[in-house]
Amino acid sequence: MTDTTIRRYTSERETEDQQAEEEAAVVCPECGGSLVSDSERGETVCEDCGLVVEEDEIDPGPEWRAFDSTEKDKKSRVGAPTTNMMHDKGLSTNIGWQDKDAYGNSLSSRQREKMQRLRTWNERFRTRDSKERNLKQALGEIDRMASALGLPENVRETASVIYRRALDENLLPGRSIEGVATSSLYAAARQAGTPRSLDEITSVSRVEKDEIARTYRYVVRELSLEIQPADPESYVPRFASDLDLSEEVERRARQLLQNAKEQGVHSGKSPVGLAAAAVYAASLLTNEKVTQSEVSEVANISEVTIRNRYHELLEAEDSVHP
DNA sequence: ATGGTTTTTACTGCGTC
DNA sequence: GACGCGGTAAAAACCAT
Repeated sequence: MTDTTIRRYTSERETEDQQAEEEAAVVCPECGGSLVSDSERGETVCEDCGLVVEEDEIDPGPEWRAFDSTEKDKKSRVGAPTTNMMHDKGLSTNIGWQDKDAYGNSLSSRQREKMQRLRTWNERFRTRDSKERNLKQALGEIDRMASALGLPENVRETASVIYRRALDENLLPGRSIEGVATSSLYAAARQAGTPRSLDEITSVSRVEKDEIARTYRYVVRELSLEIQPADPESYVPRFASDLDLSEEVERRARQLLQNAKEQGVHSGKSPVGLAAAAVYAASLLTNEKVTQSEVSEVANISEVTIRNRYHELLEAEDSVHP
């Protein structure tokens, strides 16, 4: 019975409504979507409708309109346009696979061997490089999200360790860096006992909730991380302070939760819901009343759930404390 | 896919300020 | 009359099989 509880709620679910606006400094005049600047192409584009608001800040591509090849050579900037499709934007060295020299002549066998060795080494450096870049970007993201969520240093630390492991075990191919980075952070926060709900995580990530959940499950499984379902108590302080409630309420809420725990009432229920209900119940018991809708607001849980849970909590309390 | 459980949505009725 | 609260039914989401 407790067993199923542990497996349920490896991921939380909550309400959908998020204030996704926070990051968008500017808003699209056309559809109200958020604007994203693409420094690569020198444009500012709306995420939703694709409207290009500003363009040609800097154009990395070749200049157009060359009338003959000499002019083209003069005008074109050095190198091919960069692309995001490759980790190094196509700027690294590539060695052709054909055993031909620059004139198309075949190579001697000695030369062929040499080329083969060069290819091997070049590939090694290139991939090591790619991992490094990958890591840099991911760690940056983790840092950004962690501070947006007010997560402490040690959580970022664990998150990056998890990410590194994922990278080492080649879990990345087929998955986005963002997604894995987000999942790592989610896992780390839970492991550290300062959980953030999936929705909170989603609100600061650039990745969809579904993908985060999916990737999270995958990473946890592949790395066999052992992560217990979140402890409802760990949400209490945050909710309490968001609602400007006293220490007393917080203590009381904890008490209720511990009681419930002993009686196994909380099996299979959402930890967030439990925590929210406990805070609400505690606020009643200590005459520092907050409304259900206020609690549901900060906890991102429906009022109905709060009602159901807090009845159960009080019942459990009564049976011990008549 | 399916089934069982939990959560959410939406609506209604009741009491109070 | 708005607000807080409670309850219910149906829908949706979720997990495990």
